[in-house]
Parts: sequence; C-alpha cells; structure tokens
Amino acid sequence: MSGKNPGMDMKTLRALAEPNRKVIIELLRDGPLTVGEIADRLGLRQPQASKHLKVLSDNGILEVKAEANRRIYKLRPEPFHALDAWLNSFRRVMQERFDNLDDYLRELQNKEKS
Amino acid sequence: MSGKNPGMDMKTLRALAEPNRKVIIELLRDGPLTVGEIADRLGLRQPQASKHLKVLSDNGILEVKAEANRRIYKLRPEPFHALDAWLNSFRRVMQERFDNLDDYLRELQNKEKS
DNA sequence: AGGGAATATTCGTGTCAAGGAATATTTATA
DNA sequence: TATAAATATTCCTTGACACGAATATTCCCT
Repeated sequence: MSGKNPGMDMKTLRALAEPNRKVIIELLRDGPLTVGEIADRLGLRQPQASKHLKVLSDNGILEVKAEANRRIYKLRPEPFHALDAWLNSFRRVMQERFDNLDDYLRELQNKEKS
Repeated sequence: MSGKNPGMDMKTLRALAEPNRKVIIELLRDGPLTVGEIADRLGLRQPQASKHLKVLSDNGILEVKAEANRRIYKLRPEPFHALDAWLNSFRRVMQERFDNLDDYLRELQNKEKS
C-alpha cells in the first residue's frame, strides 16, 4: 500500500535512449519548433526528423499542433514528471546512506547456517 | 559559460532503457544483491542476469564486490545524480509556464516577412 | 489550376543487441 | 582431490530499429 512504485514507463526511457531524439528533446527545452527547424539544427534530413518526432509523439513525450503547412512540436510535461517521480524513489541511493555492504555480508552469513 | 548543459550520458539512458535492467535497478534500490538472487527474483537464467549486470557495471551504474564465490552488485549514486541534474534542466517544461504557442506563432509570422 | 513548400509514409537494407545453449572459471565442500 | 555451487563468457540466431531513398500528402501562393 505505502510503497507503491512510481512505475516509470519503459516507453519513455526507450524513446529517450536514442541520440537524435535526446537532442531533439534538449532543443525543445527552449520552446516549440517546427519539423524543418529541428531537422536543420540537428543536421538531419527531414524524413528522419519526422520519424523521430513520430516516435516521441507516439510515446507521449511530444505534442503537435498543426499550423497550416507546418507542424509545431513541443514537449509535454507529464513524462518528465513521471521520470522525476521515479528518480525520487532512488533518493536513498543518491544519499549513499543506504547500503553498508557489511550488513549484507552478515546477513549472508546467517542464511548459510541452513 | 553560464548555460552549460548537465550533459546526460547516452550510456546511462541506453542501459536503463531495457526492461530487465530497469527491474534490476529497482530491485537494487532496496540494497545490494548477488547474481543468483537477482536472477531468481527476475525469473531470469543466470547467464542473462550476468550479461545485464555486466552492461550496467560497464556503464557505471553498478559496482561489484567479489565476496568469495559470490559477486555482490549495488547501485552507484553518480548516474542518478547526473540524471537528476539533466532532468532539472527541464524545470520550465515541467512547470508548463514556458511555451505559449502564440508567442511562437507570432515569431513565425515575423520571420515570414523576409 | 498548377507549382512549390513543408511534412509524412513506405520500402528495403544493414547493424546491433538480447536471448538460448553450451562451456569456462573460480571457490567452497565433502 | 573430486564434486558441486556461483558466476562469467562464447557462439549463434533472431528481431528490432535507424537510416537512405523515393514517394505521397497537404497546404500555400501566383
């Protein structure tokens, strides 16, 4: 009941774990952009840019607004909140005040008595 | 100078973006474990577990301590700090007080006057 | 209406990584 | 010392996916 996990989506992680997509996201940090602009700044050809943008949208990381000819992509906050929540479940790890291998070793010793 | 990026490692993201490895990490959140324990709790065969653990160690996410027969794996705090720092660079996005598509559209309009 | 942007989609190809099975290595134990 | 436990490594196969090139679609403008 209390220890319910944030439950980070694999979709999000997999979508972010690609170099070009990561750069796209970092670009969009500073505001929405069109496909063409993104392709330009990344040195990508338009089709590849579109494909990556599709992956990112399909996974809920981006949202699109059609403005006539152009499609304007922007970041959605939700996945970042989710990632943040997940990351928070590692607070103990980050504070390094959690392990003490020694405790664990002692525990192992005990189990061996069976 | 001031706007230096956190510079999130691709290695870290790629390592996390695999279901089994993500579960491994979530397991180790609660303390160090041996290969066998990890394999058991994940329903993985030992070789696969070892391989995933190798990927995670090679990317600096885990560290190993050899204790006789066993190898005890535990999380390293650094990559989580890095991820946290990177995520923080998306604060504006998470607060949703950043875009206003309208501003961008106006900007587009201006550029079109050339 | 027609030509040209801006964007999306399809298809084929190559690469890379995860899984399975088998084997090697180290250490404990009888 | 022989055997078993714990872990790592190798080889092979298969599936996913990123890229390139080409094409389709939608919309603007003259």
